[in-house]
Amino acid sequence: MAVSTVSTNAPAPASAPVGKYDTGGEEMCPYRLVLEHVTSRWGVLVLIELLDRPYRFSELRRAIGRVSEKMLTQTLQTLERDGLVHRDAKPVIPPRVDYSLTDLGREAAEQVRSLALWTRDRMEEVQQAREAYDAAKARN
Amino acid sequence: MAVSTVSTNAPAPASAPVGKYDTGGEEMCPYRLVLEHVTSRWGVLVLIELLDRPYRFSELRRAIGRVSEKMLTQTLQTLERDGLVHRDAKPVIPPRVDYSLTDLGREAAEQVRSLALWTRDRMEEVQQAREAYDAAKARN
DNA sequence: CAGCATCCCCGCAGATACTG
DNA sequence: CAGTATCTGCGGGGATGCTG
Repeated sequence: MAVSTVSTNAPAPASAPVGKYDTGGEEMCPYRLVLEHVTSRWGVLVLIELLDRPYRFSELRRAIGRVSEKMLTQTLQTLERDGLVHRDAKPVIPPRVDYSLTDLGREAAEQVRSLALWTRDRMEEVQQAREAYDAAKARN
Repeated sequence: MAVSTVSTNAPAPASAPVGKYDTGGEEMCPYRLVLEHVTSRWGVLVLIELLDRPYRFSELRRAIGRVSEKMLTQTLQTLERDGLVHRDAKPVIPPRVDYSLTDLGREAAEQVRSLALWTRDRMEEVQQAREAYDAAKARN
């Protein structure tokens, strides 16, 4: 499938300090970056949650559980920048910001969700495989 | 979709020092762990490559590129333990070990690949979204 | 409430060296 | 060749504090 890591020898990381959430600063094929955003620890969960409905920031935080505010912010920003998540900040006090999926994001989210569901459904088999593996190991 | 992180308050991490590649030592719903294995940086690439055909260790290393030997080993072990990858060590000298997908692994790999392909196909839109985002940012 | 800035720690992951 | 074992760094990510 050709997922080479090297790809173009980009002349410069001259662009904006994309800095945050860049999982692997070296050069690699650009789509791999997006893939990593989508499959990232919190990215996965955010996408899945947003598939149900729009969420406010802290709603999302509670829904996912165990995300630091910082990571959630970072994740949302990355996904927003990639055009997967839409951020709607109402100019009211106290601030209210709603996050939702774009059309693009919905496509990604659906795939991610189906992978998550698959995983959940196959847990039993995985569990058995693990026991077999561990047993075989222990036998040494 | 209920992807709560807390899940069961497992009485003990008493089990084997699963240690390696455990992404998040605290308690969380077990299937999330498998999902993280599958969507992990190298897990994704390994699964995709193996979808084509079985690979030997260093073949795989070259095919993926930029994986340290150590991470590849860890990834393969994790996936093997989860029953997604089959390890076939021929008792010859020099050693020869072939890695391939199990049926379970193939199911996972296909989903991962389709996600990867989707990402690749949507790069253009993502790129545009990014430019729009960055432009809007800069305007402040 | 949303989110930025800072500080800081732990563990992922790379590099290196050694073994069967 | 296919791993293990050990050391180390550096950055992911949590905690805390402050602003609009």
